[in-house]
Amino acid sequence: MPPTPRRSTILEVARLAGASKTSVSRYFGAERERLSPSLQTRIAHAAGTLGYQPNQMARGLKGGRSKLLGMLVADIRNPFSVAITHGVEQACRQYGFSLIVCNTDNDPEQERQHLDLLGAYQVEGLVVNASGNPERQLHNFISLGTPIVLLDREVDHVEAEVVGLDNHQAIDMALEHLADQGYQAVLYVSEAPEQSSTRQKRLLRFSQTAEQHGLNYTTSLLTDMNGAATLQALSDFLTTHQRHACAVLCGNGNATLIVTRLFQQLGLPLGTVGLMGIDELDWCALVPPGITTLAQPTEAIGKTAVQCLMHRIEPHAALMPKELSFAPTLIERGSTQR
Amino acid sequence: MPPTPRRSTILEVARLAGASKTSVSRYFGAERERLSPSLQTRIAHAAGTLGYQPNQMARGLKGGRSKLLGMLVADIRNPFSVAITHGVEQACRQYGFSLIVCNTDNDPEQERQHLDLLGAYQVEGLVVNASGNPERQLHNFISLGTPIVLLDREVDHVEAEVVGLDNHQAIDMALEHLADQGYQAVLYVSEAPEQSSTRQKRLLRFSQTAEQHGLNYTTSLLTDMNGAATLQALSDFLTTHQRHACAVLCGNGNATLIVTRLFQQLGLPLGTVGLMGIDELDWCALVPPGITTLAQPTEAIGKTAVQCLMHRIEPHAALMPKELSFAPTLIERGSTQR
DNA sequence: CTGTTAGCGCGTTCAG
DNA sequence: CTGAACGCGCTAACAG
Repeated sequence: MPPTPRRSTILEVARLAGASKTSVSRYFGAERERLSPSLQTRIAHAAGTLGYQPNQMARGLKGGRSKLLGMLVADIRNPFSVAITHGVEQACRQYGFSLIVCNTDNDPEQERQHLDLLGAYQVEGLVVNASGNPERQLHNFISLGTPIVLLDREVDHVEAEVVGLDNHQAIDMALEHLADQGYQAVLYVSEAPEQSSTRQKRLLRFSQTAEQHGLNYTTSLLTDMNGAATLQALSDFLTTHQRHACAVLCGNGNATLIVTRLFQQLGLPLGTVGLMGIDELDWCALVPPGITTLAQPTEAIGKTAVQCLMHRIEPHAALMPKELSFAPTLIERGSTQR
Repeated sequence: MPPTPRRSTILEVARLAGASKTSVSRYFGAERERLSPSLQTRIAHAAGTLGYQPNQMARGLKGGRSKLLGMLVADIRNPFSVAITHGVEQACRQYGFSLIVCNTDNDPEQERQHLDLLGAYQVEGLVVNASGNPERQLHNFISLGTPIVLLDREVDHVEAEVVGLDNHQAIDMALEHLADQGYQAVLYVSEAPEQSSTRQKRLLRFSQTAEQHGLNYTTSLLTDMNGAATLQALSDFLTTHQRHACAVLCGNGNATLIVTRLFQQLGLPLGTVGLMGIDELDWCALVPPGITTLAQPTEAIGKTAVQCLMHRIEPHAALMPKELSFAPTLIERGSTQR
């Protein structure tokens, strides 16, 4: 076998099958039916022996159809993001598209670079879980006719479907549950809200409605990975509300992780001091007596995002999903049992 | 703005800059220096106003260089895989390549399809964390001159670098630690080893060397997600070795998760009955008194895999890594403290 | 230093 | 139902 036996081309298949390029092209395209049975078998055979595979690059060049979708993920190491990515990927496959996943590590610069790349590869649609505010580049895609869907986070001045959790409902459900369980004071812990519309919405909703649930409340922002500032906020909170039944509500999975560590550092008994988090994680059931969470329907969110895109790419293949905003599911565990 | 204002082409830039296609091509290629400063600015300006971006598809078509790497991941929802993927991605970026990540969900059929796809997109290299035994297709890539590197799992009859943990060392370290801590009997819990050379190696090594560490031992394979069979095995094990200090060693992160649940179901006191796992997870520190683990250097593994590939794609850009087999790090916690 | 020419592999006319 | 010819956007020779 030669060192680099070039990938075989459509022409070689055609020759070996005693047919023309066009016929082979049709065979691999959407018009296989229109070829005579005899030709079909000849081509199939030839392609088989040569191990031929149409070159997507060349294909895309001609029709402008890359059959590629791009996805921007702010933090791939977040299990929640992974779960959604998984849904997105499944859906892509289903529609016959491939997916280029780009992780930005919450860095706007990487985000810019990745968007350029995705453009260069002619993706036909974009699922964006933004890190910064790449409105400039997103508009670029839009004006080129490339559909975009926003995942979990909005981007200023970019009009596109936003698929994700119903944040108001989530906060409301959490507050209701905590109130029901008899907690009287709640501390809301969130990661820095600047870069994420979702964090902002949850935080705001919390501040606006905690009172209506008859709860005293405070908020604290996580500044570093250790939550040093929040440790302080937490002790202060507990001191201030000594006479109340206290609980902490975590704005997302990462907050839950950090706060759980804090609880252990302070030796707080889970439940007596309530703990609840948005995002369900593998281990929430494992930390005794179990951490109560609000689970997001991640697969559905991912699938829906792709469906939005497909609806605009191939309107006949997918209809516009009716719901873009999803309700969480309450998973009750011991950490909110007094 | 027109509905689909085609992405501008090299020709348009050339015209607007009053230059030729070639010069523009050179400007965006590796020969920018060789253009006169005046031409450079003209092109830069023209490209800027047109928002021009070279089309990678067309580029790849010509030179056969797609600047794309492919990665096959057996299970993207496994945090360990994610961590490695993250390393791979970072390294790609560093070498100016993009990455198409394909998750196979441990399904050989999906694996086949994804390999075809990656071929169709002309990836220049492949990082493979295999689900099945796609030797046929991998050989195809190899004979086409596309370098391959195997991640964590070997594939029968495919000769390629295998990057991953030093499994023997890992098992030895675990056994040594358990013996040191005074445990006398160890149960090894592994996921089904059929599809994974790594699981086989660990299992085998365990069976072969547990005795040398003066330990009684048994093994159990996880059959379903609940570990029903292992629950039985675990009670049997504890009954049999009532008079011994018992411990369980988990072959990977998922096993640790399941076994931890089992411990809770049985009300086993962590530490009194030892528990240790290969793979470090977010929550291992959180389940009191903390679960002892052997952490893999995931970022390093990912980076090394890419480096192998790059060494064969652009020998001048990367040298062959010296070490392909990595040592784990012992993270000692309460679960192995009697 | 710069422009001209010829394809890369394929899909798509448009005749037969 | 089939085949010949053209061009997608770009880079690699090869002039000048």
